[in-house]
Formats: sequence, C-alpha cells, structure tokens
Amino acid sequence: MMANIQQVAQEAGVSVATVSRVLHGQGSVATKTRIKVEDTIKKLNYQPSMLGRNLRNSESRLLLILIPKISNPFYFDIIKGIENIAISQGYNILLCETDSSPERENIYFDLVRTKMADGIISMDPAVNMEALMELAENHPIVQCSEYAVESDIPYVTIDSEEAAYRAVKHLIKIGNENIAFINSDKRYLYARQRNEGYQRALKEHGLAVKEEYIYHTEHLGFEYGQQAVKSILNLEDRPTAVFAVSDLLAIGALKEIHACGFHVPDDIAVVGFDNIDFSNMTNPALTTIAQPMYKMGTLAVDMLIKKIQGNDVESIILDHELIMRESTSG
Amino acid sequence: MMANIQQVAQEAGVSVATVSRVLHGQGSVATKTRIKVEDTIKKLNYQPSMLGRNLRNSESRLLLILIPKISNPFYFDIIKGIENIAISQGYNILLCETDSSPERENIYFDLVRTKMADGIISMDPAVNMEALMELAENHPIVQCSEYAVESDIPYVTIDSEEAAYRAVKHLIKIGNENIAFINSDKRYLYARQRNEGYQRALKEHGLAVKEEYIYHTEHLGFEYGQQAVKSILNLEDRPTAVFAVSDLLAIGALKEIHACGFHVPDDIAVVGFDNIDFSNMTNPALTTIAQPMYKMGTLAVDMLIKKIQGNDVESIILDHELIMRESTSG
DNA sequence: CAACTGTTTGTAATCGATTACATTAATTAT
DNA sequence: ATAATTAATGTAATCGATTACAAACAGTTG
Repeated sequence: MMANIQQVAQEAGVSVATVSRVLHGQGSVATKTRIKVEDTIKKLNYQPSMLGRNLRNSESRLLLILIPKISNPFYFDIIKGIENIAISQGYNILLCETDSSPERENIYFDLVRTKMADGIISMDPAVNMEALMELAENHPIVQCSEYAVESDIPYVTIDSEEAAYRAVKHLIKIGNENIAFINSDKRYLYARQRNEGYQRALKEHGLAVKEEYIYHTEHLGFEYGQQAVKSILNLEDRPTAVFAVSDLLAIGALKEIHACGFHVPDDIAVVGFDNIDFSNMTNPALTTIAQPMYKMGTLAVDMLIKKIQGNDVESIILDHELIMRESTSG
Repeated sequence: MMANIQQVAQEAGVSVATVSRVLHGQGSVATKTRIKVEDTIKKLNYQPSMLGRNLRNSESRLLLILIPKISNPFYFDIIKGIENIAISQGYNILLCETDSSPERENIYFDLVRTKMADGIISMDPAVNMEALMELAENHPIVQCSEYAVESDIPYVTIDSEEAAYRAVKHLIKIGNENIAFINSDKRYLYARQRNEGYQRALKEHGLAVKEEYIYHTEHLGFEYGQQAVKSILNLEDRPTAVFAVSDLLAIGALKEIHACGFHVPDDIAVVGFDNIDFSNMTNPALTTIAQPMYKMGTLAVDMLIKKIQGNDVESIILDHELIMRESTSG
C-alpha cells in the first residue's frame, strides 16, 4: 500500500531522479513539473523510505547515548539537551542503558559497528575504556560529564575538583569543622577529582583530613547514602556536616540522619551534588552543586555531529554553581 | 576500511551468497568452505551492515516507545522490561519523549511512516488518538498502561478502578471518613476510572462524596501535589486523608502537609499510586498502589513483536497490589 | 557407465533511495 | 538562422545486504 519513489515517478510521468530532486529541492526542476510531482506525492501519500536513503547515504541518522541507568535523574536534562539539538539536525537518539554490564555495552557498540548508529555520546563512568578507545579509532565518539584523561576522545564536562572545593568551603564557612565525605569508587575520575577538592578546602582552612570521615560507596543510589550515614553517625567524633558526591546519596543521607533522630541542618548539614529535580522536593530541600546539564547535552551533540561530518572538535569545560537550600541553612 | 560482504566473498574466493549463508547459518555450506569464510570474516574484521540488511528485509528492527516525560519514574521499570525483551529478540528501542507536544509526536510518527521504526508502544495518555488510530491502520501499534477504549489498538494495563477502590478502602479501614482525592485531568481515561473507584469505596461505606474534596491537577508533577494540598488544607472540614493519583503528586502533598505544620500519618494519611522508587525514600515512606510495571513492559513488546510478525494479539489486564508503608500507619 | 538424487555453490534480481553523467529542450547571443 | 549556453530531465550505477533459481558437483544405484 505504501508507495515508493518508482511509483510516484511513473504516476507523475517523470523519472525517479526528478522525484528525488523535488524531494530535496535541489537541482533544477521546472515549476510545472515540480507541482505535478508534489501533487502525485500527496495523492499517493508517499513518504520516502529511510531505509533506502540511509543505505545510499551510508548513514543511519541515529545517535547512541550511553548511560548507566535510565532512572538516574542526573541525566534527564542532559538527555533533553541532546534530544532537542539532535532532532533539530535531523537525528534521532538511541538511549541505551548499560547497567554497567560489558555484554550490554557490547551490544550497543555493535550498533555503530554495524552502521545502525552514526556515533556515540558516552556518559557511563564505568564504560570499558579500551573498547571505547578502539571504537573511537573508526567511529565518531564524544564523552559527556565523565571522561578519561588518557584518551583523546573529546569531552564536555565541569571542573569537579573546583566544584567539590566550593561545596566544602561553604560548609566550613557556615561553621563546620568536622565534615564527612561520601564519595563513590576511586576508580572513577570524578571521584578522585572531588576528593582533591574536598581535601584542598579542608587544608586551606587548616582542618585535618581524617580518613575515617571519608566513605566510599559502591554505587550512587539512595540506599548507599543511608548506609554511609549509618556508619558515619557511629564515629566517635561525629561530624556536623556531610558532603555527598551525588544528590541521591545525599537524599539517602537525609533520610537516615532523620531516622537516627538527628535534625538537618541543625545537627548535621548536608550538601549534595548535581541538583536533580528531587533535591528540591526533599525535607529539608537539599543544598547542592548544579551542573549546566542541558547545556552539556547540547554541546555534546554539537560536537558529535561535527565529528560525524568529519570535523575536528575541542573538549569543553563548563561552569557550575552552588545552590543553597534548607539543608545547610539553619 | 570497513569491509563489505563483496570483499569478504572475494577474499575467501566464494560468492556473496555463500558468505551470507555462513552469516545466517542457513542453507547448506560445506564445512571446509564455512571455515574459510569464517576465517576471512575475522581477518577482515567484517561486520555486516544493517543498512543493507534492513533495506532488503524492509525492516529497521527499531521500536518506538512513546512517553510523555523521560523523567517520570513511573516508566522506568516498564522501559526496562521493554528493553530487555526487545534486545533478546534483536530489536532496539527508540525512547521518545513527546512532552505532550503534537509536533514532537508527529516527528516520531514519521519515523514509522518512513520505515525508520517497525512499530510503536504508546504510553502517552495525551497522545493524539486520531493520529494514532490512523497510523495503526498501516503500522503495528500497542498501547501500554493508558489506552483508548474506542480504538481497537490492543493494550496492556491494570484495572485502575479497582486499584483506586482498594486504596480508598484502606484509608477508610484505618479510620478515615474525610478523604480528599487529588486526581488528574478528567480527559484521561485512568483519571475517570480512578474517580469511579474512589466513589465506589466511599459509597460502599456509606460516606458522602464531597465535590470540594476532589481536586483536579493539570499535570502529575510534584508542584501540583503541593498546590493541591494547599487548597485542600484550607477547607472547613479538613480531610484526614489524601489519596493521590500518582506518587509524584503524593510526594508533593507530603512536603506541603509538612510545611503547613501537620504530621503524616497522624494528622493526615496519604496514599499514592505507582510505587515509584522514590516513594520508598520519602519521609515518611509512602503507601501506594504497585503496578506490575516490568511485566507490563515485557508483555507490551511481546505483543508488538507479534503484531510486527503479522499475528493478532489480545489485550491484557494485569493485577495490582497495595503497598502499605509509613504514610498510612501511625 | 548412465541416470538419478542430494549437496554445494554461484548468478543475478531485489529492496528504495541518491546522484554522476548523458541527453534533450529551451533560451540567448552572434 | 545558427551556434553557444543554460535549464530540465532521464539513464543507469551505486549503497550492502538477501534469496530464488540455476548450475555444478559428488555420491548412489541399477
């Protein structure tokens, strides 16, 4: 029932080349002919098949977006940014959840190997870097938010060290000296960078870095924040503030602090990281570091599309912002 | 640099047909030949192009998933279910956020019109039903969660009326007589169904249905829950319980009730709907109705793939469950 | 050894577009 | 009026696979 370009050509009494020219508005076509073809297209309700076009053009117009968890609110605005720009440029996105599983990841990598996708925006901190770098030799890839320094795959991100520094400095400024730090696994670059920032702030104010105040979690989920706080509250020298490396951890911390009978921010102040939507919905609302997520997303696609078109691109580091809310203001 | 099937054939000294046979393990190929071809494939690092295959097979192996908002936690598990099954069947999903915008929606519909996608799972309550039904005449479509009764597009969903009935019944059983109802817009089927359930529970227990207890919100977001509670708490006959038609609304309600100086559940009990992850992270944890999301997702893809293969499918109604947590247990 | 059967392989059409190049028609210049 | 130039259209190759059908080959049987 669906017409193809041949049928349109036949019905309009022209060649397929002419139909194609009308379709793309390029090459010269006599006005009379163009109108005739356009009418036929409407009459037959013709829609050009992307399958044919894609094969001929050796492109899929699909971009792979790699994220660890689709439910992680951190990515929402980035994705929105990516999607808006992508669509405006005639691309669509394949949102791929790796679950940090190498097999799943490989299935997705295969999509670009088999030309089903034109490029990748990787946002998975746990990505298999060797595989990604090998893929990057033959396919356009950019990194967003998390990146590997050693690779020369371009990235867009923020200065994590500086952001963590500011968060901790804020806690110090409002009177805290014993500041716990809920970090994620050190194998992630951002974790190491934020640790640097945490330590720099303490040292700059003459405060000791206590190993027992630094807690490493396996994942960034809510429960891990609860667990971390459980152990932190048991310390002899109980901290008066907690800086968590993600809002989800911080929200878990909030819940657990409350469950243990303490009050935020009077007993313990809390700062998160990412400014996810929910950070404003908690009780009390969470002080946090905001990254320009939407912007990051748009820049990342811009870069990727440029790469797909064969251009070189430069990495970008964006600004961040400290959002002060109830969890640090008594 | 990337080899195609011709080059493999030439290098292996066979025809493209033989290479294709080896690739799919069908048709008979002499063992010696198969090994030779397989070696060549490895040697040339050949990966068959999906573009060629898709054109020849007139399929894209892409499924369109239509959701209103990517950030709505309600869809997470459904999507996970869809994705797992899809991948196991050799499909990939295009997760499409409509933002309830008809233009955006039309861009996505075009993807199936232009053969870029093989079918659609629609989960957007605000979908343009005429457009969807017209599309369904020529393309495989199934509805998930929200559906239109008048269409004959198959769906998988739960019994919303019964679920609402049980939620309200629970509130009555623990001693509430004045129960407010935060519903969404009546133009949505589920809103009408849950309203029926709400009223049935009240009537069955000899309680009056008071119009002023029923609040309609424009959207399902957090802020709308806050706003609803603001107006509800101002009522003369202040309710002792609130049933919200989504967890996000309920969580907004929780926050606002607290902000107004009331205590949950002692002053006001709250029940939500959907059992999103966050419903367990709030203070207090939220009583809610759980839908078998993951299952819904898997069934929806199953149905869609069957339709794509040309089979007929039946609609399905699944069971739900009341999850009792702190927001209703004093 | 001829005839027959079954296995293995190759040839070429096909999916639906795009586009370089060739050809024809129309217009302008001389 | 003819040559030169430009505009309009068509022909056919191409992208990279799949697959019906034909052909070649090997093995069996009488």
